[in-house]
Amino acid sequence: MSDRCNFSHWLALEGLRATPVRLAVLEILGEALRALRAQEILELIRTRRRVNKVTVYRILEDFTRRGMVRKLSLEGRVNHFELACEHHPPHPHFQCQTCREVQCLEPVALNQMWTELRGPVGNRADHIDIKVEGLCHKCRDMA
Amino acid sequence: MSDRCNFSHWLALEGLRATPVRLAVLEILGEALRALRAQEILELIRTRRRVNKVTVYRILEDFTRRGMVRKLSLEGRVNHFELACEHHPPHPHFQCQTCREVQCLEPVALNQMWTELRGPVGNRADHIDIKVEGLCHKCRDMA
DNA sequence: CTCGAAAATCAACTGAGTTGCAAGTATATT
DNA sequence: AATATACTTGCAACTCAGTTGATTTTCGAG
Ligand SMILES: [Mn+2]
Ligand SMILES: [Mn+2]
Ligand SMILES: [Zn+2]
Ligand SMILES: [Zn+2]
Repeated sequence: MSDRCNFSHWLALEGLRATPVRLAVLEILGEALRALRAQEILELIRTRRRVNKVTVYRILEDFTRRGMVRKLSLEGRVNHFELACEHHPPHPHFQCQTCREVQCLEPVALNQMWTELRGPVGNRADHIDIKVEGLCHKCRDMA
Repeated sequence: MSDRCNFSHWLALEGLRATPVRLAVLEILGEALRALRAQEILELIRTRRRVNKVTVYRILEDFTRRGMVRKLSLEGRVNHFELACEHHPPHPHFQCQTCREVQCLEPVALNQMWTELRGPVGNRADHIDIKVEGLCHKCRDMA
């Protein structure tokens, strides 16, 4: 996906050491074609090395706070994560009601909606999450 | 909010008995000016009567399945609920990053975006959730 | 090499939501 | 009314993604 990102350099810019676990998290998210759950990331890292889940959770939380990663609250209890590098601008997501799989959709222009979405005067709107729910083509074929 | 809803009648239409707990859930959601967490609903019911949390969770889950209530996954782990009666069409929500409070926004027209949001051909899009994150006017005044 | 800070680990915890089953209550049948 | 049946509620124990705090390991500066 984002072959153009130099993760070590990115970490340095953030003042973070390029540790193996941090790099693994970024590489896995960079290769993913969809947003991943923390547990999926953990399991993928474990195919290469021994890691504690707390380490991965803390790294994901830290990356999210720094804006390097986006945390998606698509359904209760399980968060999904995706890279928030310059090559992955924010975009809507599709989630299938049957298999719960998540797809990334193309970015959409919100120009005219943006003003309506601010809500009561005085609110500062920082970003907009769009989630589409339905039945994915795979589950549709099965039915 | 939805004084025009006859909850007993609505339950009858769904083939459900108008039990005190079901009515309490609907009345509380009907009076609410924002989406409520399950725990808030539980506490509000408990100001009137003794209830077990499982009962409330089961009722909320059932109402959600029937489309009488919308479950919002605004942030991990805690769901918010709101009435999905004819007087409350779907609409976007605003959540403050500081106080985590949720506001209901006015419905927006998605006509032109709807087609873009279907994703890969074959997907069936059923509904769209829009969440705006930012800083609410109250938290803004404090800073 | 030495030492302090950053990073990773471990075990124990949290808490929203769930499960299975027993007990209670309304409704239909006789 | 009495009984059978289905629906509803309660209770206790559980799940599991995520968190916390304390301890150990690793790394880089001096
Ligand atoms: Mn995405
Ligand atoms: Mn709302
Ligand atoms: Zn699917
Ligand atoms: Zn606020």
